[in-house]
Amino acid sequence: MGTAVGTVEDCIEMFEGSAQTSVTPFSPTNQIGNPVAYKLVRVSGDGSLVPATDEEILEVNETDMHIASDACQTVGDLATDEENLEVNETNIHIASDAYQTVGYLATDEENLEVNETNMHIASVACQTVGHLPAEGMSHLESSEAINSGLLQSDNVRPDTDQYNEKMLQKVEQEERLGNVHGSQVPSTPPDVNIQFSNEKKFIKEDQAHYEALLQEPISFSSNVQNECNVNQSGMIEPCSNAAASPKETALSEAAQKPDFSRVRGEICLDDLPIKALQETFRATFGRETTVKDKTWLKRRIAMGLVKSCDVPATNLTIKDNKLIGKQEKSSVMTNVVSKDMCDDVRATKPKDAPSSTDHVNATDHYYASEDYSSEQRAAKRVRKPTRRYIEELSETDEKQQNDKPMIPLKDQRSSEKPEVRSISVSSGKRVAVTRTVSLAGSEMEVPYVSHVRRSRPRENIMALMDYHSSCLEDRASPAESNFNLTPSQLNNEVVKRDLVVESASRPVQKEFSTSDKNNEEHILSEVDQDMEPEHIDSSGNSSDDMGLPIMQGGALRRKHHRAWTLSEVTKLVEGVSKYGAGKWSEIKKHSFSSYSYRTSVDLKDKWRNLLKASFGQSPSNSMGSLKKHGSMHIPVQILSRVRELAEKQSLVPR
DNA sequence: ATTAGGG
DNA sequence: CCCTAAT
Repeated sequence: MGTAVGTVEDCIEMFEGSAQTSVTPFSPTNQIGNPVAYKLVRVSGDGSLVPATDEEILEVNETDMHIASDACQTVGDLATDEENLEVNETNIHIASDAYQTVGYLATDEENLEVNETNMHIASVACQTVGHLPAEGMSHLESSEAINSGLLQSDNVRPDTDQYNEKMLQKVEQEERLGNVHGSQVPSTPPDVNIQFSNEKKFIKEDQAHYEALLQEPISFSSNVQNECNVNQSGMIEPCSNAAASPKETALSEAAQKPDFSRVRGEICLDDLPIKALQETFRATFGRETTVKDKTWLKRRIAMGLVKSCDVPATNLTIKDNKLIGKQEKSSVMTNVVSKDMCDDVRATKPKDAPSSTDHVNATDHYYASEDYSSEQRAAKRVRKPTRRYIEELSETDEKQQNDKPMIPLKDQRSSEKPEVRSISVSSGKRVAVTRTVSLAGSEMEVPYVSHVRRSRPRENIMALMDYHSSCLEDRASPAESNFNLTPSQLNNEVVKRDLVVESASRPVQKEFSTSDKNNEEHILSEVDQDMEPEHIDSSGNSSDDMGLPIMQGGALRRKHHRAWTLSEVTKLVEGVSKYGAGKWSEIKKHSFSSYSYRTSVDLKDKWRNLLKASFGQSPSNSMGSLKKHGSMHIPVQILSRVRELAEKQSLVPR
């Protein structure tokens, strides 16, 4: 079957196919406060969604990924380490009209690893927050990802010109998909606040600025004007202050092609028939719609007018006019930023609630989020840095992973929708998105990134380069030439080939080069020469082992398992013969310069195993061959060679 | 920073 | 493989 990955638009097209793979935005219904989660699924003929298999996921790595979403929050979370490498050649375009878009970019080495990634996050969000740790700014600014569009100016803000386009696109998509989640009202996850208070350092006096900042993207959007007025001085006039209804305001001020007569004046959306709603929709968005869903239409219209996803589902049944005009809550656009959360926070902080008025000002917000973030940080700090190993071994119950109590603010809402256990944790440096979601009944894991480094520290930059380029190789070969081979088939074939090559004595490795160019050539030639299997199974492993640490059997596999290939073993043996057992760093330097993932410790361990194997093998020759499953069958020659060397070493200990 | 060993 | 202790 073919595999297609693309925009949500493409997604639609895929419905026409029988069974294809697509990246489908998971839009939990009535989700509030949970970031949208993406999972890879296949749309089977009957329209049901089937979790993608490893291979499919792998294939996606090579594909351009366009994600359009109306999530309240879109978290562009760049994975780290291997995970990053896996998206090296992926172009990720996230077009989102999310209320908030948080682009999290890793720092340090992690940035290096996303070098090849083009990440465009075009957001029409009311608010776009770039999670930029102050300390990491310099790094971030040097990141291509940043340069390529995530951050465009001093203020992280969406390309306003694209707002309308995206919005319409999205609406269109929803229509075409029949994906009408009328009552979805995402809200803002906690960490947003943190980011605001901590990263942006908003202060009370800056309220105007703050609001202006938030408004800016909106006021710049052209077609879908909203209820907010921003005069030239930068002052903001919340629509609530406007005498006219939001709609009126928006429409009268907006010089647009859409026919606004339809939406002029007070209109109670609830009273309108579907047809009228459609008209209104057209007037608002300047385009026709075929959606019949009244709720959806109403919400959509409201959203269009408010230019925010913050159209509460619960209020949807209320007259939208009132909703917008009367309930100042939603009109206080600037503060809708997780207004719910603010409430929650304030609930715990009796004092500063401005009692009567609904005037949730930035001050409150600020304080609230400040405290909130403080708590977060505190919690974060408390966390023990390196209990990784223990966790790995004992994390049978990964659901409990929330090492941070994560502020029980989520209260009812979280309990209402446990499907998406998506948690954003901010330590001011990282954002981790996790979870297991259930869609269409099936449970599946959403790729999530631990804030813990998942691979061994890199030796140096060259090692990184090595890995990087080899990774590119990895991705290219299996995905293209061996497209329809199963991993096992691949392995077999490769191993066979490797055996052949194996017999020939291998030339000494080229010297470790400090030149990118040279090094790359080195890698390439190397790969070209013997088509090292590890390049292939490495990718295989990356999906098998890293992607799914927990097997069906329940037994968890090592996070970083890379099967040793014969050529590696050979290199190792040769290395030992040359430099002697124990000189692992030497061996690594000379014989494994192109295998950055093999550390000297790995070499040592492997050698230890080889010794065990070689000595345990001689008594009963059958042992090695009878071991049908698991480790590869090390050729007797090598084992004998190993024994030979071992004896030599023991006899002549330096 | 490397090695040796235990798990 | 991963972790730690000892060099």
